[in-house]
Amino acid sequence: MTLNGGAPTLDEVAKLAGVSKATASRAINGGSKVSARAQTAVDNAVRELGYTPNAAARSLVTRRTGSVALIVPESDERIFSDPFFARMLHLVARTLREHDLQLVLLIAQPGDEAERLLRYLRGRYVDGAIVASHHREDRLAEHLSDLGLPCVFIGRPWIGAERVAYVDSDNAGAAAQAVRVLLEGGRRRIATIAGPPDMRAGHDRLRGWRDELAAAGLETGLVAHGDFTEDSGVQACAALLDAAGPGGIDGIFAASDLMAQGAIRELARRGLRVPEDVALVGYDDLGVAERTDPPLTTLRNPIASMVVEAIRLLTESIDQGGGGGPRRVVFVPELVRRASA
Amino acid sequence: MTLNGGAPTLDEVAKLAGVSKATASRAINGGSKVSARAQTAVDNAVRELGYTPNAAARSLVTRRTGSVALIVPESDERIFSDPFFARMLHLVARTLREHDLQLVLLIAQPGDEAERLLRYLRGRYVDGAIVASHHREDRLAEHLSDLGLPCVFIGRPWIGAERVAYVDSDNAGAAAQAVRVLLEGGRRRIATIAGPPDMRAGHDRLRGWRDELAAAGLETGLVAHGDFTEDSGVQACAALLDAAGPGGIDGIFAASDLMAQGAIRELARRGLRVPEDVALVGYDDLGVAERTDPPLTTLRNPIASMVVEAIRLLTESIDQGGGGGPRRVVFVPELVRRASA
DNA sequence: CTGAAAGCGCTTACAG
DNA sequence: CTGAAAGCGCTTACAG
Repeated sequence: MTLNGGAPTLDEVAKLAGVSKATASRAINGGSKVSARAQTAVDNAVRELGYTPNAAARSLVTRRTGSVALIVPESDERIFSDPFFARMLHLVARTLREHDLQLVLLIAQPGDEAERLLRYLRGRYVDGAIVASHHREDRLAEHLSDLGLPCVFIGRPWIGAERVAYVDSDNAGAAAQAVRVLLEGGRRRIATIAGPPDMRAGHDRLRGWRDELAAAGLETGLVAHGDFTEDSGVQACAALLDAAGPGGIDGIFAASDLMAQGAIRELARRGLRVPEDVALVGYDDLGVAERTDPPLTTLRNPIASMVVEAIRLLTESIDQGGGGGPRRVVFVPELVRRASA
Repeated sequence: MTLNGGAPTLDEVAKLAGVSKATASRAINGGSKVSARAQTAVDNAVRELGYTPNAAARSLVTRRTGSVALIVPESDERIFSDPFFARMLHLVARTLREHDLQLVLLIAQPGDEAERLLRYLRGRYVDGAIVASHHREDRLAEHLSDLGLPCVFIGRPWIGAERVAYVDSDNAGAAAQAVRVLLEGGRRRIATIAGPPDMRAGHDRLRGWRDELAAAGLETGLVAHGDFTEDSGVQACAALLDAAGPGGIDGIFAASDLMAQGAIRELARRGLRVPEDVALVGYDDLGVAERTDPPLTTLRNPIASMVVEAIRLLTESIDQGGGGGPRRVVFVPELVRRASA
């Protein structure tokens, strides 16, 4: 057991290979300007010793860590079981791996004013950050912009959007499209089960629904809020039905497929048929939409495109040292027609 | 913009505070043996400059990174939406934070023979690792043991368990208890919806069910496998019912609440009542068990205890430099009686 | 309590 | 193509 905990060092590799540390280092990184003979000697020494470069020492001089942070808000623990988040986490991990980058998961605490988070980021543990779905009052965009750390938001931030790069999807436009599907189906009493108003997706989808209905000269008061979960969809649907009054409801746009699924359950419980009595359009298309009964007409959330693009923008920014100003890309969700509307 | 990318350095702090780097360093870390005067001067300089120590430089000498890896198997992307995993991830993140440790999420690729993973770990990016639910053929325990990196497995590893520390829960014992509940309720034709046989929890719960039934002199052939999801529970339950033959089935032990929920759906579809016609015991108690209709009698998975204990063992091992041999702790799941059995 | 100095393990001009 | 040397930004004996 040597001083460094037993891990072999570049010096030992160089010695065993009979070359200098400089040559050993070059052979290990890319191998440009290294003779075949030296390369082989170093390769063998590396293998024999089981050598791996010390990350701290390396990044102290290269100013690269090979790691990228994914920042998610704490909010509540259900975040991880939310299908949207689960999918995104998986996609981020996979895409990062293709870029040979390591994922560091950072959970933003609402309490500590992001101090802890910023300290970590300032310490240069990571080369850049991806920020996923944050809440209305977050000032993360400003803080990250001040920091000068390359970062890309997934979902346009509420505050400071002009100072950072982001990818987003056209939530409002997609919601409007959902309403048009309902209208074309002859529906006139169209309600919505909206998401949390302090989240971008919740807010923008509600806005799209309202604007489109208003443009058609129809009532825009049939709103109930959920939190994207199935249970909340049941509650919201019940509230809507109870409050609808004489005219009733003949169409619903739910801001998530999970909430739409809850709505189906509540409608069934009351003996209402989908789509005959109430037509239903969901949002996300991450798997559940095809398994409900009836299968959901929905808007496909372009998560994969957003994640891939976000990471492309991020690596670009990392490689260029952050020049060129923040970039934006907005994807358009695709309508998927099934049986519910 | 200075050479180091604009980030202030300890040298600048020291200069501004009018002290040496050594004193500045001491003031920043704990502050023992530092005069009140020097401490204040350094504190002010740190604040004025917005200084945060460079992580790489610091860990190069301290040999600590302040980060811990959570290693999860890739398997399939649904892993993140699995309630057990979501809960565990959340608990790990929270508990680590209490220890002032940062979570680095590592997703083990089945393809690359763990080479990539081991390279990362060997690079000393992290001080230790927590390994969550891995598959039968993984040789991770041996590899990590060879590495000498402090680590704790959550769930006893299939291979190399004698070489590493782990926490586990008594899955077999809990399954046996589930069977006893069914037996005490007068059930004699007891089936099981088992989990994946290549996962610890799946394997051990099946074993507990079988042993207890065998001890009672009853049939142990009524087995169908699922993957812990609700849909798979529906399928498995249907298969069981179809295959049961003349005697039928009057009790089911499902290895997850989600699969139990699927079973309830399938039983209802066939007009069978729970618990009157078929008594049902689930496993996990992570939320869904109280929301099914009827609410599930189940075994409470002691995830929180396991995570807390795993991190305690890990930090102990990190602090002691790995002396003392691997430790083990096994928790006993608690029976939660509700209406389904 | 304080500072000068060594050293953590690497990479990278620089000169050859 | 190769090696000696400097330096990345910190911490920590050591001597005072």
